[in-house]
Amino acid sequence: MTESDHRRRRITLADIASACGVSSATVSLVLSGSPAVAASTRKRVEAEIVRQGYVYNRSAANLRRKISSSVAVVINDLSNPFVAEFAAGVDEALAEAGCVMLLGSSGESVERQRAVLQSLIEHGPAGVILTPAEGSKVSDLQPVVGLHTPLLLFNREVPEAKWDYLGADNVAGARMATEHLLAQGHTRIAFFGGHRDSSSCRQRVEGYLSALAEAGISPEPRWMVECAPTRMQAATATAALFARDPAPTAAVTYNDGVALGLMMGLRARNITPGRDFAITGFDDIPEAHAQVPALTTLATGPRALGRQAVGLVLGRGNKPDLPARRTISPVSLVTRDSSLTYAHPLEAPAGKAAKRKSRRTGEPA
Amino acid sequence: MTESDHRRRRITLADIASACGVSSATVSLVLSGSPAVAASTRKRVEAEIVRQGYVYNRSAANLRRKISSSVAVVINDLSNPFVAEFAAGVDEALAEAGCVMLLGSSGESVERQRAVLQSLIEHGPAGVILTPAEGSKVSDLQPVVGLHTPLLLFNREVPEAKWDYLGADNVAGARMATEHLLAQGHTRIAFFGGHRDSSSCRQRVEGYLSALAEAGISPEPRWMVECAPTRMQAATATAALFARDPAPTAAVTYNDGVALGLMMGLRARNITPGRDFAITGFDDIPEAHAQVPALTTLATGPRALGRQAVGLVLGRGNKPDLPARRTISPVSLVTRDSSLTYAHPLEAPAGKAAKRKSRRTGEPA
DNA sequence: CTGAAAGCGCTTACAG
DNA sequence: CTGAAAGCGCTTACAG
Repeated sequence: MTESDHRRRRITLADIASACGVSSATVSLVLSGSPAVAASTRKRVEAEIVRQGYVYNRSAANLRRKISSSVAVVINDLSNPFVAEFAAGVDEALAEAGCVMLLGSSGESVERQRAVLQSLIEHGPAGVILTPAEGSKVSDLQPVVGLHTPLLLFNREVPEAKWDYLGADNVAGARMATEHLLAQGHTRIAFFGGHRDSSSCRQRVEGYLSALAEAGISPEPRWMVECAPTRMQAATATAALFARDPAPTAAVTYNDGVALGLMMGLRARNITPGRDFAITGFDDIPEAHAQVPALTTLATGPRALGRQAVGLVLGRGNKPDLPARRTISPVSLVTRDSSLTYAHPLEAPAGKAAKRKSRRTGEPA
Repeated sequence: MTESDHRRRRITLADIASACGVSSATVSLVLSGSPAVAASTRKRVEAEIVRQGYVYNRSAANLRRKISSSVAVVINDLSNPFVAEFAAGVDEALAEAGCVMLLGSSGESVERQRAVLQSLIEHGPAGVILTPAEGSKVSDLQPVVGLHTPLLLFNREVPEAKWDYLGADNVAGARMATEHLLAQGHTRIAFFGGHRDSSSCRQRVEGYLSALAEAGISPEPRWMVECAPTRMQAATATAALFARDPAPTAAVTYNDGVALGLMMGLRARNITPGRDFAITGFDDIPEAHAQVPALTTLATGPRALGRQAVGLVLGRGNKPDLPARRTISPVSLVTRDSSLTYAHPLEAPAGKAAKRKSRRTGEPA
């Protein structure tokens, strides 16, 4: 809330009009490029606009025309590279559509999400793209979003919600990653990172479990290690994988951030990722293929998802009565070094330690 | 540009008023919490507001009151973690101030920056926070920003600009980093990464050169390696450091992203960072202290900078006639493992190779 | 080709 | 305590 008419008052259409000796209607027609304006009038008006440094007040125009030229985007945490890329894609597509982005973040708090949504909605966006905070329910969103603004859920589902949804194919992705590790000979495969509260995590776990089941492997509870989806938390949580022997020899991780954190955690324990332990990520963030070892992961194309989200939410404005749509975007496995180690599933713990030492020094044990 | 009055028309103050049998003025007073409304009236109106799912039209209110409740933020690239953290800080402070963030990105293109700024300005922000695209000139910004919207330049200066500026103390930071490496015994210290086009890079180079000069060292041209400030580009550019012997034994890098890229590039050449080569970064992004080796760097506190930026740009609204202010935020050196190797500046190339091999295997040469 | 007038959804002195 | 009226900066049939 800040006064904006400091310095001399802002220039308006009327100022231009009176300076040119025409009506503001004519100036408006010039601005909208109407052919019904005499060329000479147009010239004069355009010159005056430049001379006075007039800036168009789009809010006023939108009010009058009952249109919107903005889209609200509510995410959890901009510092997640996947989210940042997604936002960049949204930004690109909105710029092309002549729309502006209203950005807010919930920081994974349902209460803050409510406040942010309310504030953004009051600015009259044409639609809202929302990655709901963990634990969001329909009743947290419905009252504040109302019935008049199209809402697109991105990446996380809300139970029983009837809004459009766009997300990556988490189930298939995690299944592909798990099958890939199985094909390398691993049998003790962990699922590492993420929170069960998030639907994307649950879906990835589902894919992981289905691949194990198909291979006739029943996962042990301690192969499932939850942690917040950040590098730091993942590095810290690494210990849990090795609490008891036999430890897993590979892990499907919740996402690349977690995978990189796990790599750090492994190195801190003198376990070389990609050689002593196989890892797959999820998202294919830019660093994934620059890491040593390069990270096997699932490419979801967050930038393209961002663009797609804009299309969905703006398209919804035209057909309000369509039923809610679930759009599942395919993902693809990108195989790199971090998962290409071979497993030694039958080694006894002692033998394994000896073998590991010998691999590390390059001398026979 | 999208129609937003799909489904039945949006509820307005007038709808609530007529449903309650009062005037819209009264409803407005209820919304603003005026004490001049009878408690019973207030109750009725509030109930009706909830019942109809009314949502306040803040744009209309802002138009009438001639105020703004938004701030425009134009950055280059959201996928830079420093930028993402900064944006998160801006977001926090704006939320507290009851303002909304209009976000756009220039992708380092002056032309796109112009279009984005114009679009955002038309929405009437109370101020603009801008990290100018490389090569921006006053004439690229002045016409589109006009004279009525306070502009704050963040992190990069524009020659001869008279706008407020906020940035980290790049000169002092790079000088501290260089002095630290000198204190470890290094004499062949590179400056790695960044583009001379950006003022922040020039300032960091200035600090680096001044520390070298004070130590009586004249830097060789090939110690200066430019590259785009991304991990990938940095990894690729690593080769340039080792093109000729004697190679540098340490590098002050433009920022943490570049430093991490350099680490990858070094590992790819079998040079262990923090042991065979000393590195300092800039920014202290979250991974810096989680990396192996942990990265010595300069903490700039991007989140706090984001908050500070909001204060400066909103504060400017009140005192339009103050001269432009340069705010330089102090930085602090965080010493970690990546820079704690000792230099061997007098080693001949051959001897150095032998020594390096012996250090790596742990056996005498 | 141009202007007068009404109206978008609000707020705010002012009168009662 | 409440309402009528004017006005924020635009747009758009409509008349001329």
